[in-house]
Amino acid sequence: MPELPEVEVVRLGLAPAVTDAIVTAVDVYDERAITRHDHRRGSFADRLTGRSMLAPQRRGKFIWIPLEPAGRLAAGEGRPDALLAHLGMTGQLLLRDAWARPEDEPHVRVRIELRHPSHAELAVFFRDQRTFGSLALDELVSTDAGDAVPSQVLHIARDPIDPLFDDRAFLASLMRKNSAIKRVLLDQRAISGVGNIYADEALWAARIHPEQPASSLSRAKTRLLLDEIRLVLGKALTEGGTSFDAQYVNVNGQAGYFAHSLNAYGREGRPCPRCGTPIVRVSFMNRSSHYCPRDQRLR
DNA sequence: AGAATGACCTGCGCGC
DNA sequence: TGCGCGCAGGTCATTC
Repeated sequence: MPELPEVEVVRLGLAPAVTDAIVTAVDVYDERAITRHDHRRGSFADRLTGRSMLAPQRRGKFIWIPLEPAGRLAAGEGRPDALLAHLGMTGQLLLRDAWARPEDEPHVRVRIELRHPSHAELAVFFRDQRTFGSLALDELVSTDAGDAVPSQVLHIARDPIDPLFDDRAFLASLMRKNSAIKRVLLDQRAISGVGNIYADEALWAARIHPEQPASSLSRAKTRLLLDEIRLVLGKALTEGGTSFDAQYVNVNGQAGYFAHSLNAYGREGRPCPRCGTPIVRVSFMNRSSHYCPRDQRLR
């Protein structure tokens, strides 16, 4: 579920709690919660326990906490790595008191206990109803630009609020793709962080039909679309993300407010806020697209 | 290379 | 009340 704004809210909430913390215990209650972990390099819990955390990072919908190099004295053990998380559709990272019991709430798949130099002991609970999300320990790999990302994130494009996102290259790539524009927006190799909600919202704002071939858009239209993507992501972030139910919450369990600001997504049959025409919902890529049939014409 | 499909899961609301 | 169906913020592997 969570898209860039929701994941960023989680990252910001984790930062003060986990940065400089030491992992004192790791409990995995459901192995499906660590399907991204490569067991050939050692068990998730064993490798994480005792490690020291640095400031959490994010690219698109992936979030990771780099770890202080472990066993610097042990030859071959010093490769930089990170605790990687993808929330999938229903994953949550929640801060809990150290004494809180995982069995007292549903779907707690992993518990990570932390000791911190400047605040009380606490635990991070990874909750996930549908188990599409996953944690892993993953090796950090340097990019061409000099930053480091987990190996599983290498194929993910930079997101549009990354200072190193290349606007010109992205706009040029749109010109070369004959795929439907929404398909391109959802392809995390082209631009990351945009999911079904914000794709529909940005396309509504830019008055582009979701199935319009990317290459058929004018330069001005693609420019407008990128601007609208940034606007909607930024606004959602300041409002704490989009929550329809209890599935998306921040690290303290609180919902975001952006659902009240949606113009197209989830508004089938309700009037377009711009022109009053009922919003339609169509099936596309095994999910739903919402758009205004009057403002967003296929050309 | 791009497109289509299915797999991975649980839970909710709806109509019957 | 209970059952089956469709639907849900995502990613990845496999096929054509």
